[in-house]
Amino acid sequence: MVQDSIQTLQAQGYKATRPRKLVLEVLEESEKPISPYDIQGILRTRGKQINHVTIYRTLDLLCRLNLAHKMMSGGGFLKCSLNAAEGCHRFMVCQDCGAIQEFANKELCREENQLARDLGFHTEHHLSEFYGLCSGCYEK
Amino acid sequence: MVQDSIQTLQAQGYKATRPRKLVLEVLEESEKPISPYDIQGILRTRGKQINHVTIYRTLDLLCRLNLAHKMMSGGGFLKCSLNAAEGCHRFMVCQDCGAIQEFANKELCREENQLARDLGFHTEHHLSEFYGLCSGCYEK
DNA sequence: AGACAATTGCAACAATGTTGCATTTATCTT
DNA sequence: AAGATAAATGCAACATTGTTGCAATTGTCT
Repeated sequence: MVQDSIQTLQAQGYKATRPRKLVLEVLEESEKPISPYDIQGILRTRGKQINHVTIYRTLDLLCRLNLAHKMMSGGGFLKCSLNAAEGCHRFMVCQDCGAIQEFANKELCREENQLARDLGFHTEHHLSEFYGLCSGCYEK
Repeated sequence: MVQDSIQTLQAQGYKATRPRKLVLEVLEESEKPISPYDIQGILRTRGKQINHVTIYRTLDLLCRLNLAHKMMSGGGFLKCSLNAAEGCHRFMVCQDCGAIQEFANKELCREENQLARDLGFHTEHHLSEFYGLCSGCYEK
């Protein structure tokens, strides 16, 4: 998965640098959004020293390429688990345990874009966040 | 419109204070997302001095009540122009001029929630942001 | 008008994000 | 495999944004 992102980077002419690989690894492992400083902290515990400026720049890049997203809730960053399905990403955020799951649906995506089109808006990509309870937390 | 929000506040047991009214007024006037410090700045030019801590707390409250939202892009705050249609808010963000337009669609909203349900997720409310070009900017 | 709980302002602080520039590194060429 | 070169990193300093506890104030209810 990290490998996929690296390839995307290179395909667009960006270099596969050590800091970028490390940031991608950390994002990959986390199922919850994490902040730039969180990422730096995790890497430090592994003896990998990366400047926070670099992390910011890396995250900016990943977001521009739709490989990661900044969440509305909390503001942390999350690696997209699905490779940009028509530029449409949906995240379900459990308000109890904080777990996040991504899903895609092309049909829905087309409908949404069409609706926007009807209002004169030309959509390039879109993001959705659903807030509620995951199955586990709903049981209680 | 500000009046509606004030009523919602009071209906939930919150007080209709001077700072809250002022913040709502500023949000109401702006069609683009604005930051807490922007709001403070605008108020200051009108001779209204409001502490930034208060503005933060007010925005937190408005977001909790779904009267405003923090946008993913840029992180600014925006007053919802539509009164929470089934807890579903859609914003179209023009990547050229920055204009934002909100729209709602109950049918789509139901479909989305159903899809999430199929995955075991119980949605309480959700937010979408569409990025692209508004009709004006698309012409060019 | 007075009481009471909610809200604000203040001060100090903590976290997060940004810029310019010298140094380093990945990739391409030969 | 070594060198050239453009891109990317690290550093330092700074700027902005967000948070906490507590005393003073204010809106609402009686």
